Amino acid sequence: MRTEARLELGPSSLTDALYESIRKRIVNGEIPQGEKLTEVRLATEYNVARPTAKAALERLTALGLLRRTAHKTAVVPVLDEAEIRDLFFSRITIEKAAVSTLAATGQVPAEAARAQVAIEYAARDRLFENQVEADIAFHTALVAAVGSRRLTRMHELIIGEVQLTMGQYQAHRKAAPTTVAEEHAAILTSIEEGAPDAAAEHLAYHLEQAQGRLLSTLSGD
Amino acid sequence: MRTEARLELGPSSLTDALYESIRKRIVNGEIPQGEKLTEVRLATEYNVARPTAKAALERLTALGLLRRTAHKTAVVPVLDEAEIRDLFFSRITIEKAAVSTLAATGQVPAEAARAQVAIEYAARDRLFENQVEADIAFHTALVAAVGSRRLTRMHELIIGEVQLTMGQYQAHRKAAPTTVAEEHAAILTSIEEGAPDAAAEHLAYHLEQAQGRLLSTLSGD
DNA sequence: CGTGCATTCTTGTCTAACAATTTGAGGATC
DNA sequence: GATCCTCAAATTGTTAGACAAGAATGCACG
Repeated sequence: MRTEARLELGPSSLTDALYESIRKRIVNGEIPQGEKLTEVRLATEYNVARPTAKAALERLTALGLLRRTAHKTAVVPVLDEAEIRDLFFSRITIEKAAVSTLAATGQVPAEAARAQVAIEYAARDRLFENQVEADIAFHTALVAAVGSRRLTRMHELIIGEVQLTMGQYQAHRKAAPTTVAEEHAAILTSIEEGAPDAAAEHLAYHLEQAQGRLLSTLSGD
Repeated sequence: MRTEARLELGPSSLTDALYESIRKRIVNGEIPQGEKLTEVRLATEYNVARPTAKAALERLTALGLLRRTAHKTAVVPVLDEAEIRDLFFSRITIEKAAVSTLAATGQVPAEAARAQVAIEYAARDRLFENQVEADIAFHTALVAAVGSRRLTRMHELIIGEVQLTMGQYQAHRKAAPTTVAEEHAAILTSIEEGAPDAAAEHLAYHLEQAQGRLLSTLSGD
């Protein structure tokens, strides 16, 4: 691992920048499952003080991207089947509420529509990385469009782990390229038609499919 | 405010103890809405180092019990009507999922039943404080009984703010003493009968009532 | 080969200090 | 007298170094 990693100076806080950098490296799979992250190693690597590294680790732990208990080293978690099921159960709970609410107004969020287009392009060109990214953007946009700060925060608590598993298992490669796009389209259509129950069902189906792909990657490969 | 507050030595970590102590003082209303909490003041008051106080404040901020932005002092938030609606929308989302899941198994969680008994006693004896406490315990027990780590964590993210508003508006005093207990009983009955939709409806009704009491306290008083 | 102890690593907490930012008060100006 | 500006004070962000306490590891010994 290269010493002296660089930090983008975008965020105002140094802790923010460090947090973002590590977060990306984890969800990209650059830091693999089971990897241990000590405070001093990160501090020296990024050339920051240990308390700063500590703060970043604590925030990642709060989002489920790291596990750690008192006096023990933080580690990138390995999600087993039970935990992936739990993750998707929770995710479905949040996103169902989101699409139902959106359907009640009949307004298709513009941001989600944009992400949907990006997914279609990525699927056509077989750009898996982009497809994963746009997929996350799509679901995040749906939740954000509800305009509920707390629903959004709960979703953030979930979506990090989703990215983690996606990046590490690369389950999207198992999906027929256009399947995801079609399932998304069904959700958007139901929202546009003002059908909350249908939207919720399409969403649940879509996420159950995604969960199935992840689990089959996990066991059979 | 008294200097040199005492910390219970139960939790292993000093930060944990500090966090718990401040958290209780906030949800009890001992630290009122709008109160500013500076790092140095807490540090001197509790006789700990500033970084320790900082860590506790950050954890409280993550749970919504404090608001703060970069370089500004933390403040106990004042929830307006829109935010209370958002809070209950999010809360209903989580707890509906919880009771539906429990009803699917037909198992009434023992812990919730215990809390229900405690509420009935408190209502009979008009012990409002105990009633609030037992009410929170009841709802927390329902969610915990699902056994989903992530659902529980999302609920924790919500329930702190619920306690905050309950403690500060004391809305429970508006409820006829036995109303809450009856509404809870309806939820438990539906769970026992294995009726997910009915359980969800009873829960939504119950929480909408609670929200209504809070909002009327907020405007009319 | 297994167990127990000591070393070492890592985290928890503190003290002290400086930098960067926000806040508030006072003064100058209109 | 009101408003804006400037500057000082207060507060947070970050660093460095240090020590204590708990966890992990390896080695010696039975």
